[in-house]
Amino acid sequence: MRLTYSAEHAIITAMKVTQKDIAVRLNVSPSLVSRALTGTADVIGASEKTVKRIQEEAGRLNYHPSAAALALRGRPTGTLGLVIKDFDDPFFGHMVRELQRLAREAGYSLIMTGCDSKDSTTMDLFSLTKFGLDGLVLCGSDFLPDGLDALISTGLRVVQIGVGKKHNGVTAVCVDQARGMELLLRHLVELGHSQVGYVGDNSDPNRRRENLLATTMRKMGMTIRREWFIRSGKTGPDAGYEGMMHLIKIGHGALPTAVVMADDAFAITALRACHENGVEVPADLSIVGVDDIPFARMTIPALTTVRQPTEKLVRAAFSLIVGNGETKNRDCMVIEPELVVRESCAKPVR
Amino acid sequence: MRLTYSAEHAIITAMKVTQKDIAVRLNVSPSLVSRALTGTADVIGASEKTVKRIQEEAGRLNYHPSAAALALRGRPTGTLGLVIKDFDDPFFGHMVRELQRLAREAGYSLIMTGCDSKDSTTMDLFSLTKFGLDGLVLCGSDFLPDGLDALISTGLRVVQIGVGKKHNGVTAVCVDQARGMELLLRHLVELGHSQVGYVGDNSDPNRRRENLLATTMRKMGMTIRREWFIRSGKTGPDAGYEGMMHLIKIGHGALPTAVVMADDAFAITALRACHENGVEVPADLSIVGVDDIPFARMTIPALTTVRQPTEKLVRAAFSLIVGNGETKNRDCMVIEPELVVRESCAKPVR
DNA sequence: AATATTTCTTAAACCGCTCTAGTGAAATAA
DNA sequence: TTATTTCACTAGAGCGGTTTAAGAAATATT
Repeated sequence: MRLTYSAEHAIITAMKVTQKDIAVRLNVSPSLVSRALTGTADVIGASEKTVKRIQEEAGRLNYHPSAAALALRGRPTGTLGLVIKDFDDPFFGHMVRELQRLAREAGYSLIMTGCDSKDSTTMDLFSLTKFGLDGLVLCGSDFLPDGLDALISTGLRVVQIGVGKKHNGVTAVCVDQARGMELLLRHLVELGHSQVGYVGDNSDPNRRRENLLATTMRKMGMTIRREWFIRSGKTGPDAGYEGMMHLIKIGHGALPTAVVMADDAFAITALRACHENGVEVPADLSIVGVDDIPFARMTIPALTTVRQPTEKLVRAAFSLIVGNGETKNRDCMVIEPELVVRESCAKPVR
Repeated sequence: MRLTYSAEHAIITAMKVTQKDIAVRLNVSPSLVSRALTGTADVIGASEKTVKRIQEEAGRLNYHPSAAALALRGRPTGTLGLVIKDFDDPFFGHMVRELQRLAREAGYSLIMTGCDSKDSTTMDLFSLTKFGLDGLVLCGSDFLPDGLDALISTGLRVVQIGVGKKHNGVTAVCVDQARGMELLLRHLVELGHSQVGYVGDNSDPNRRRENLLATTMRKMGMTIRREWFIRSGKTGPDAGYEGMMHLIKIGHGALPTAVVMADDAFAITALRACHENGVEVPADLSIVGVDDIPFARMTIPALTTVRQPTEKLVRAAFSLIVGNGETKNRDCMVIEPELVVRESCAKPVR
C-alpha cells in the first residue's frame, strides 16, 4: 500500500494492480499471467479459456504493465534518445520535430534533453542513458570527449549530427560545409561581390565555418579583410545583432558588399541591425545565412541561405541508429547542402 | 560483455555499469555500495575511506544508477519530464531552455518528448512516464483527457503550463489571457484604433484566444466584424502568412486598422504577407503578437506583443512540481502578462 | 497396461537497487 | 574477566515483471 501525503489530507492511493494481483484473484501462478498477457496465443502453451479469463480479469482491474520492470528486465525499451545543444535555436527545433516523426513511424518513442553549457554535458548525456536506450542521437556538436567515450564504451549506438570533423570514432552525419561555402561564394561572385565579410561567434562550429569561409575565399582568389571577420562576444539571439552593429561601426565608409552570417538566426538579427543603421539589404549590403530555418523565407527581405537539409540529416542519422546491415557502421555520412536564393543578396552597387 | 539480442528491434542494448560491478571490483557487498552512494555520510555506518573508495570507483567506471531499478523500487529518480506540443515554435524552445536550467540547478535532470498530433499524445505521455519520473510538466495544451487521468491516478505530480481553463483537476500554471487581451486592446484604443481583426488557426488555445478577444472587445464597446476574424486552414509557420493573405484579399478596401495575431510566429509571417502586398506596418495596419519570443524584437518593424513571461511560468510550474509546503497543491497559478510596446502598432491613419 | 507424448501450469532465478535485520570484531563499560 | 555498546560490513528479501526448466495431468502410442 503506497501512501501519498497531501497538504490537507492523507490520501490513500490504491495500490497499482500487478500481475500478482491477477494471479491471486484467479488462483493461478504469476508466470502464467505474464505469458497470457504478453505472449502470442500460439506460443503461449496455455489453455485458451485460461488466457481469456486472465485477460478479462486484467481488463477489469485496469492492469497496466510496469515499464520500469520491463526495462529492468533488459528488454529493448523501444526508446531513442536525443541530445540537443540549444533549444532556442529554431534550426534544432525543426530537427527535433523531424526525428520525432521518424521515430514514431518506426514505433520508437523519443526522449531528449538539452545541454546548455559545456560542463553540464556529460551529466546530460547520462541523464538519458540511465533509462535504457536503444540508441542515441547527438545534435549540436561540442560534447565532451570523455563523456562520449564513456558512452560509446557501453556499447550504445551513438550518432552525431552536424559535426564537421569526425570525433574519435563516433558515427556521424554531417553537412559538407566546405561545399556550402563554395556554393555561397560562387553565387556572390556571380552577382559581382568581391568584398565579403563574416559574422559569427566563439562557438566551435561557427569558428569552423569562419575558417572554412576564409580558406574557400582564398582558394577562389578573393582577398580577405581581417577586420570584416567578426566574432561577436555575445551568444544566443543577440550575437548576430551585436556582430553586425560592430561591423557597421568599425567598417564605417568601408563596409564589405556582402556578409556571411554564421546561421539564419544570426542573419535575422543582423537584418535588424542593418535596418536600425539605415543600411539597406540587399541594396547596400547583401546578407546570406546558413541553415534555412522556417523563418528564413519570412524575413524582409527573405533570406538567401545555405540550407542544411534537415530531413536528409535526420533520416540518415536515424538509419544509422536503427538500421540493419547496409547502413550500419559507417563512420561518417556526408549530406550535400543546397543554396536557397531569395532576396537578401543582390548585385552590389559599389 | 553482455550482449542482448532482440528480434523485434534488432538492437544490441548497451552494457551498463551496475553497483554490483563496483562491489565485485572493490570486494565489498552490493548493499554497502548502495548505501555509500546514496545515504548521507553520518547515517551510513560505513568507514569514510570505504565510502570514498566506492564513490571514486563509481566515478571511474562512470556509474549511473538505473532509473528503471529506482523506479521499480519506488525511489525518486531525480528526473523531471516535459512534454512539449511543438518544437518548431520558438516560444516553446525558450520554455524548454528555462526549465532545463531550473531543473539542473535543483539537481534534477530533465527529459522531454514532443507530441505533434492529437492521437499520438497518450503514447508520448506514456513514453516519458514509464521509467518513473518525479514530476511531469505538460506544455502546450490539448492533451487527451483519458491519458491525463490515467497519469494522475498513478500519483505522479503533473503540472500543465499555459492552458487557460483548468482541466479536470490538473494543477496548472497559466497566463491571464483575458488580462492580456485587455492590455492589448486598451493600448490599441488609446492609439485610436476601433477596427480590430484577428488571425489565428483552429487549434484549441488559438480559438480560445479568439473568443477572449471578441468578448473583451464587446466588453469595451467595440464592434466586431466577423469577416475580420480569420482562422487559417494551415498550421505551423505558414498559418499566419496564409491568414493575413486571406484577410488582405477579402478585406480589399476595407481592412481593419489593427490585427491581433494568435502569437508571434503568426505575426512574423503576417508581416511578410503585408510586405508582399504593399501593406505598410504600422502605417497602413498595426499588428500585435502574443508571446514575445526572442525574435519578436528583431523583426522589422519590431513587434508589439503581449509577453507571456516565460521565466515566471516555468518557475511557477517548477515550484509546483518539486515544491514543498506552501506552493504545493494549488489548483491554478495565474501569471500576469505584460504588454511590450515596440514598433508594429501606431496611430491609425484612417 | 505401460510408456511416450503433448498440454497446461508452476517454481524459481534474474534484472539493479534499497533496506531491514543481522554478523562478527573491536572498543568501551561493568 | 565478562557484558555491553559501537562500528563496519553482509545477507537476503522484495519491487514487477520475464523466462527457463521442471512438474502434473491429459492424451496418444505401442
